[in-house]
Amino acid sequence: MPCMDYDKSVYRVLMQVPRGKVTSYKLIASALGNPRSSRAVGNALGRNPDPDGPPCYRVIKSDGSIGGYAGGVQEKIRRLRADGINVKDGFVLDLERILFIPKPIRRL
DNA sequence: ATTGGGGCCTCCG
DNA sequence: TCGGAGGCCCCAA
Repeated sequence: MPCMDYDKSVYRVLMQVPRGKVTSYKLIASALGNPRSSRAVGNALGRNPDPDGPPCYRVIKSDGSIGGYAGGVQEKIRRLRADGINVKDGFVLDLERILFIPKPIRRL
């Protein structure tokens, strides 16, 4: 069995993000101690076993575009809008206003 | 908006 | 144990 400690750390950080806000892959990576591991964060989210668990849809790219989603980008956008977030042409609007910066967390 | 180069974590041979 | 490939990325041109 693979070691999923990294994944779990990612999910733990993700749980900090409240409804109506979003964060980025890079910010999560930073909260885990390495700003350069944003891509690995994406991988971890993609492995999320439960779509209704950790709110992966609240994680977007640092330029404000939507990014990927295991359930399909449309579904990601649908969930974001359900949280009251405005999405236009593949970008989240008012990013400065709704961007959440997660608190640094020690990984296991 | 595109593109190329780079770095991080995992899986697989 | 080592090496290569690839992914929900990032950033500078």
